[in-house]
Amino acid sequence: MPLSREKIAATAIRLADAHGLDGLSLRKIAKELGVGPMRLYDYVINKSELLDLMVDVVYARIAEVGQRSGWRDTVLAVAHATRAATLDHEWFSDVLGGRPHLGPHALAVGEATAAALSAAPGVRDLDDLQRAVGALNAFIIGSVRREVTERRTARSTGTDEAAFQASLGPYLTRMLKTGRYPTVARLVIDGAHLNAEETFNHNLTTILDGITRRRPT
Amino acid sequence: MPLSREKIAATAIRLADAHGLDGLSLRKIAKELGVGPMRLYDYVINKSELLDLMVDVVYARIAEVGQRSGWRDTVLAVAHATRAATLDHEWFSDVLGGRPHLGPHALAVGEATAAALSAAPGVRDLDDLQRAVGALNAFIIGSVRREVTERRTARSTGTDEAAFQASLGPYLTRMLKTGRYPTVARLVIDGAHLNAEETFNHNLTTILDGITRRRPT
DNA sequence: GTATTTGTGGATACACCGTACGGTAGCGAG
DNA sequence: CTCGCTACCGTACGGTGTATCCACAAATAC
Repeated sequence: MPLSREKIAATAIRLADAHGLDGLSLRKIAKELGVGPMRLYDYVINKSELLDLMVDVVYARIAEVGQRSGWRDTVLAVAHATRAATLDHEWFSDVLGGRPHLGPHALAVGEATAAALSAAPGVRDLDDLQRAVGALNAFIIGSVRREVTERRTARSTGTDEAAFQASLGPYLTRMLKTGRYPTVARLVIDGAHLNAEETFNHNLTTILDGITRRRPT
Repeated sequence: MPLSREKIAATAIRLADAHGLDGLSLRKIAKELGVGPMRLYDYVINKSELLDLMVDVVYARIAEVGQRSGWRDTVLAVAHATRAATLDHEWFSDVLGGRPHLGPHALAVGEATAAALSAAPGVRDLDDLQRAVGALNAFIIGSVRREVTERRTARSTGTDEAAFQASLGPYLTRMLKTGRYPTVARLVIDGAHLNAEETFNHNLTTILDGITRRRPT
């Protein structure tokens, strides 16, 4: 079977899922495809263009959720789809917000959320819409990024608290024992039990409530 | 004058400010300091540890704002300091949320915001506090990241709209002309005039209002 | 004063990266 | 048959982070 942009992007995504974005190289992709490294440059200008390709494949999955009945359901669906896709492809979080997303599917989800938000109460003109889109996207990007980071450190240190105390503990517990960070200490020590998805949902509705509430100009 | 972690971090920050994180290499730092590349490994274990060092230097600047009178003033001050520091050191946005911030100064600003938020109305228990901190940080991370990205593309394409139309235009305008993204098109075409700081401020107060509003459990 | 140890800075080397470049083999047109 | 063209391919270059070895100087032991 011949090479194609889609095939290259697909195996690149597979490799990135397995070994992260740092462990991804054109040489490994080419080897996985059974061709020389330079073959890829017949289909892709740059490594960064390949990245854009991979990103838009993920956005295609997000765009699949399509339109829902109400504006709020649509926004919620897109947000949750974004979170789910990012948790499936953790490298996506490394790129979220770090480059302009201009692929066709990225534009499609941008259009879907913008159109939905423009129908939200409290969004009266284009300026309101721009702010609302900005706030929502900022929250999604930051949330998902944080969750992936937490998951990574949890994986690298080991899930159980004993291994955690053994790896990050020596430094972190020493820091927290200084008493200079009492609130952070309380948060770290007995604040880890919260469900991630529930937290995401909770904060998401908080944001949406804030957006829809009419404010004085 | 002898080498030191501080000196290495300082010149690394200077180079990263000038040429970005991708253009930063241990060899260049060493050359800038007039030593061999391997000398740096006497002061730093990894390149990633050096990055952590640089990050905490920036957090030190953020932590300088110190405590304000009310919880809201404190949160606003920290948020604006974070934004200002990131705009001064754009590479900081590439790292924001992408790794755990455990340096002493990072913990200090974490403590400051957490302590302030714990005094906010509507934050009743530790779970509320954790969610509030998460929402606020997510917003700040996402906002600042987006702003830096926009600034970068604006710089690479040229500020004026003619150059923009010439570089990204051929693709983007063709995409927008398809009519599949009407809302995005409206946002792009005449939505660029909004002031970034004002938008940040506006959305920040929106988030804080959402947090402080008491909700049913 | 000489010998030995110790530590500090430097150079070299390795594996890997993205990608520029030159060559070669197949193939349709004249 | 020959010629030009296109599609593939291997090699090579300049760069990266980092491990290892080595020379030399300072300090210590006798």
